[in-house]
Amino acid sequence: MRFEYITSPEGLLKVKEKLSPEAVLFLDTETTGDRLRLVQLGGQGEIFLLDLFELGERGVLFLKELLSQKGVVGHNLKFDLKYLYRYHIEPYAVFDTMVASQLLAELDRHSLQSVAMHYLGQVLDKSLQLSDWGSRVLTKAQLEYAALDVVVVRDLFPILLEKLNQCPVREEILLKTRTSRVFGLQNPVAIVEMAFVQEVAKLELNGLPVDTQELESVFREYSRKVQRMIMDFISTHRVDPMSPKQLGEFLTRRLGLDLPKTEKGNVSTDDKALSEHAHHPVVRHILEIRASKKILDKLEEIRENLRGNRVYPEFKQIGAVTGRMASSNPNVQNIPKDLRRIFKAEEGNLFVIADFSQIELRIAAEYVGEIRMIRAFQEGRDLHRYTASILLGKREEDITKEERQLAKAVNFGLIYGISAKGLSQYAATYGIDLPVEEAQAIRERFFSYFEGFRDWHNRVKEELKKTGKSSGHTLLGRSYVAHTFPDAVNYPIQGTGADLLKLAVLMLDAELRKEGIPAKVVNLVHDEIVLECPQEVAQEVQTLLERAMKRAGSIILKRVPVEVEVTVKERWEKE
DNA sequence: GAACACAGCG
DNA sequence: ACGCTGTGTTCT
Repeated sequence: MRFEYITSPEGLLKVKEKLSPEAVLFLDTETTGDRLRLVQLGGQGEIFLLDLFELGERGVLFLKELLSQKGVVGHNLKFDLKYLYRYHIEPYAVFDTMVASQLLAELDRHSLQSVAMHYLGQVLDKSLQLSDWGSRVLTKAQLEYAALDVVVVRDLFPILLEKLNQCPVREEILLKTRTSRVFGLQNPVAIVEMAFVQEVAKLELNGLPVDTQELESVFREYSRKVQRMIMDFISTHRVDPMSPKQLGEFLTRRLGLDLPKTEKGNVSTDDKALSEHAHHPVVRHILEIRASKKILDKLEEIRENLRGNRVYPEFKQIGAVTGRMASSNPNVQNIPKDLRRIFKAEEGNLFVIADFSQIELRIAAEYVGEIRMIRAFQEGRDLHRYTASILLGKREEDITKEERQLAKAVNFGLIYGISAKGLSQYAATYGIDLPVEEAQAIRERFFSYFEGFRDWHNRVKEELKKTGKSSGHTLLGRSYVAHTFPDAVNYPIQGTGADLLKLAVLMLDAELRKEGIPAKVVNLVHDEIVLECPQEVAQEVQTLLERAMKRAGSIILKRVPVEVEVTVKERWEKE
């Protein structure tokens, strides 16, 4: 392995000469935790280690210029990009070997160590990863370690690229982008996910603004409230209301309530079990404590993660097997609806908030080719009302609110392969009494009308019975393997939803750049996009966002139209 | 430290 | 039912 340690402007000249002809560079960085120390770069030849402590501003300007026209390959590039973006260094395109490995799904872990072992049979020593990268003089061992990671990534790249390109793709979806051209990548899902790495890096840097005054006042209110309620409960009943075990014992033995059992044989005290006894004053007390406690927990989670008046959540790009993202520290994808108002755009800014309407149902209709449902969407029908009229044999205009609600449960439930028993229970949570026999009748009626779903479910069941698994692809070509029926009917739908959201964000970013509009993506919640921008451009951003989401929709769904709801607000809330 | 129960979101 | 994360309790 040949490498050269670069600390002077003369050294940069050499780097320029050697790397200029390369279209693709392999990159890694070493940081002190808050500052960028080393940027390791290589093409097909030797590796250059650029010491930014020594090179200073000249090093930054050099990298900015060089990388702005290169495809950059690295492992877990989100990490490196977050540092580079701080210096306004932005590669032309990126290819992440970690994301590649995740998409190929041959492994459970995707550290560079695991990936190198699996695809190269190479043992990688990471013991110097957390060594002191801040000291004035770096050791020979540190420099060798730094250069080696780049070599490993370079060796991995052609193997992973080849494997991704061998995955089957939907012919009609051909994405021609920077990513596909620079790296010769043809797999649409990989093209989207690689470009999306840059979006996740920016999302994490942007953070989400909080109305800290409001947060504090709501926090104080709930702290006092919860503390008082729990103290009250313990002193009157001598039982900790936060302990499901004590609570189950107490409610059955002392109050004589009849509660169902959990899987492990404990007394169930969850919301569903307790709501059967909501008339009981003690049960009501418990439910009130729980409701307030959960809000308090969420407020604490936000408070602990505040930096200034923003939180900076982490996002896992592929957080679920379906391709959905996941968020943590704080998790901003499960903020209770009525608490979202504590997120407030900075002074002079506004949020532009958009979500895809009934997206999973639209995807399911397209995915299985269910012609009647596709037609209903094309005609712009209210799908839940439409289904209700089919199931109950009534005219659409005669459908009551409750009946529409039931149909919503059926439509939603079918995606999960609901059983009659499940439907009956599900209806109960909507306050609808639906005996299992009636649920069975409704289920049969649904499947005899929407034959596409019946056939699809039958095919999946058959495949599971024969092979023990069901594998396939989302509409963008993301592959999945399921081993149970509910997973098998869920993964392609949820996964296509993930495809769609990611593609929409990429298309939006392209538009915003072209127009030079300063809008930031500050949150992504499965079917929802939240932007923050100066109030002067909010109207324009609203238009661009809606257009981008619909265009993404029309690329992935060819027959079912995609509809989007967009609002402009000071706070994160619905109208 | 792992497993479970619970509850929030989509 | 499907997919997540966070908190707290209880078990090993």
